[in-house]
Amino acid sequence: MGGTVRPAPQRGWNAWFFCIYEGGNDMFDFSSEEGRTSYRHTSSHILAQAVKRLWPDTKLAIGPAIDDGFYYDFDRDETFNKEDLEKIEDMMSKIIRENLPVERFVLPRVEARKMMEQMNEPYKVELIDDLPEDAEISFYRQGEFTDLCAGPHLESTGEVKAYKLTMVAGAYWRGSEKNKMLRRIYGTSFPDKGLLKEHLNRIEEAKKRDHNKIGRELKYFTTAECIGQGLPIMLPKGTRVLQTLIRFVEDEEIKRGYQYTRTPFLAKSDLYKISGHWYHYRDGMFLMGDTSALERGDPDADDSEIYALRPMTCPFQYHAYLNESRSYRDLPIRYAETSTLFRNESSGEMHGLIRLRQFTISEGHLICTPEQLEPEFKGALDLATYILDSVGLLEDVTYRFSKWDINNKEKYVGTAEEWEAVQDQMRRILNDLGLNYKEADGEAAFYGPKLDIQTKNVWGKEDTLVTIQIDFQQGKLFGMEYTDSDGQKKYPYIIHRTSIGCYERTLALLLEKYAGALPLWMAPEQARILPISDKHADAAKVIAADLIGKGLRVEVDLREEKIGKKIRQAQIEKAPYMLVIGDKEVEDGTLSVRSRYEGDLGTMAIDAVAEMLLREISDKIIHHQTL
RNA sequence: GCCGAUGUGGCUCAGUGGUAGAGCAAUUCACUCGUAAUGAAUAGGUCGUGAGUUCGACUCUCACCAUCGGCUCCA
Repeated sequence: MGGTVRPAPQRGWNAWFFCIYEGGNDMFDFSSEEGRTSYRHTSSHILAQAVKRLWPDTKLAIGPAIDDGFYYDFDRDETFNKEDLEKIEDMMSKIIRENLPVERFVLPRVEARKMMEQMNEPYKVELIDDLPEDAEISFYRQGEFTDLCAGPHLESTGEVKAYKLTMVAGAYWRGSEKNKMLRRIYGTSFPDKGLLKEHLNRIEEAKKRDHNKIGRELKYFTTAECIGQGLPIMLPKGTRVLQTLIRFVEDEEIKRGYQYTRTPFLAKSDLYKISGHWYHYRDGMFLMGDTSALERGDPDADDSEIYALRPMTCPFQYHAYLNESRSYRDLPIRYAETSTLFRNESSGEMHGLIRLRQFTISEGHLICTPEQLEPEFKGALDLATYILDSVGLLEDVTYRFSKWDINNKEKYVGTAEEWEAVQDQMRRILNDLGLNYKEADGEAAFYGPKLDIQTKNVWGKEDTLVTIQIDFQQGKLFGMEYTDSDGQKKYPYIIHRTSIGCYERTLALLLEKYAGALPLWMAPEQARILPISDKHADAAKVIAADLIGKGLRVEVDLREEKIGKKIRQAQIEKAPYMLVIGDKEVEDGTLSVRSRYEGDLGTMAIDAVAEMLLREISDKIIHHQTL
C-alpha cells in the first residue's frame, strides 16, 4: 500500500477500508461494489473459519459475496439448526475480536492441489482442477484458516463491524441437481450496527407487502389443499383485477394490429412432437391417457393416443397460420390470445401467484419476413413497455438478453451457426434500441434467444415478467411457408412475446408494489358508500346503482355500525374512496368524500364525485403507497 | 424433485401425555350513531391427513398433503 495516506475513519456507507486483491491493496468505501464485495467476502471467510473451529470435519465448498450479503456452502451430515447458528455467530465474534490479519499468497497448481488434499478439502481440489491452465491460484489466510479464493478481501477480520447469519438452506454442489446437496448458510454484514439494523428492518417491512399474505387477507385469492399446489382459486376481487387487466391488454393489442385466437387447451402428442416439446419439455407437461409404456421408457410404445395439456400456445397458433396458403403480402401476422397454460412444475417451485401450475398469459406470436423482424421486435417491446408503464411496474424492471448455452447443445433445437446468427441479430436490435441489458448464458428457450424483462418480488427474488423471443426453428418445423415476391416459398421468422406476461404473476407484483392498495383504475373496489345510519341505506343504494351504471366499481356498507368503524374497515380493506352519506348529504344530493390517501376531502355533488373518479381512472393515475 | 422450517375454529396466535383457550371476524339483542374499532350475549375446532407407540396423543414416532424460505427449474 506504498505511501497511501489513510484518511480519517468514516461511518456508514462511507466507511473505508483497504482491500487486498491481485496486484496489491487499494482503498474502497462500502458504497462501492468492490468495497462491499470485499467486506462480505471476508465475512464469509469468517463464517467458514468459525464453522471449521466448531466442527473440523466439515468440508468447505464455496462462499461468495452476493447482492445483499454472503453465503458459504458446507458439506456436513447434520443440518445446522438455530442453536448451531448462535454458536457460529459467537465464534465469528471471537474471530473478529482476534483481529486476524488477512494475507494473500499464490501457489503453483501442483502445490495448491497438494495443500488442499492435505487439508482434506475435496471440493477445493475439484475447483483447482477446473481452473484454466493459465489461472493464478490464490489463497487467503487469516489465523489458522486458509481458503482457496480469488479475493478480494479486507486487511483484517477486525474490520467486520456488524453481521448476522440469516438462514440455512440446501444448495447443490456447483448448482446441479445431479450433485450432492450441501448446506448453505446465508448472512449479511455492514460497517456498523445501524446499517445492519436498517437492512434487516427493510426486509421485515418488505415481507409485510408479500402478495401471498396480502392477497389472501384482502380476499384476492385462496387455495385449497384438495385442489392442489399451484392452483389458486381467484376470488371475486382478484378476478375483477384480472378482468380489468385483460380487457386493457386485449383492447390495446387490437389497436396495434393483433388478431385474437382461441385455441385448444390440449393436444395429442403428435403436435408436441413437431414442435419439439415432446423431446425438450415433456417433464413439464401434464399427460393424459395411458402413459405406462412411456414411463417404462419403451422406445416402441404407441404414444399417439396420449394427450397433453398445453404448456405453451405456440404450436396451436401456428395452425391458425397453416389454415391457408400465405403470401408475403399477408405478413406480418400478429396473433394474440389470453391463454391458459399448464406446466407440471416441481412441487418445491410453486410460490403464491408467482409460480403456478395453471396460469393465464398474454400470449402472442408475430409471424414475419426477415425484413420485418426488427420493426416487429421493436413494436413488441414498445407494447410491453407501454403496458408495464401503465400499471406502474416499468420503473422496477431490468432487461436480460437470454442466450443459449453452447456447452449444453442437446437442450436446444438448431445448429450452433443458426443460434449465433440469430443471437447476433438480436443483439444488434437491442443495441440499436439503446437498451441497458445484461447477457445471460443458458437462459434461452429451447427454440431461440429471449429478451426477458425482469423484476424482483418482496423477497428480492428475480422473476421474468415479460419475454420477447425470436424463433428461427418452428416456422420450418411446422412447414409454415409463405410465397415471397420472387415466387419462392420461404419460412417466416416467429416472435413469441407477451405484453403483460402472466396475469397472475403481474397481479402478485402489483399487490406487492402497492401493498394491496392498487391504483384506482385497477382497484377491484373503487369506492365504498358508507351510510351514517340505516336511515340512509336506501339513498346509498340508489347512489351506488347510479355510480355502477357510470362504470365505477362501487360497494355499500349497510351494516348497522358506527361510521368510524366502517371507515376503519374500508381503510384496512384498501378501498380507494369512501363516500359518506348522512342526513345532510341526502338532503343536498351530495356525498362526503374521503380518500384513503388524503383523508377527508369535504362534500361534493354526486356527479362531481363520479367525474373525479372517472377522470382518475381514464388517466390511470398512480398513487405511490406506503404501508 | 432436493434441503430446512411451519400447519390449533374464517383470520392472528396461546396451550398441555389425561379428549382445547384468547382477540378479531360471524350470529343475536340493545344503541340510530358524522370520518380508523359501541356494549352485551351466542355459536363455531374429530388441533393438516393417515398410520404407529401408549391404558390414554393436539402433545411422542413415521408417512403423506399443504404453506413458507433456499437450491434446481421457470412466465
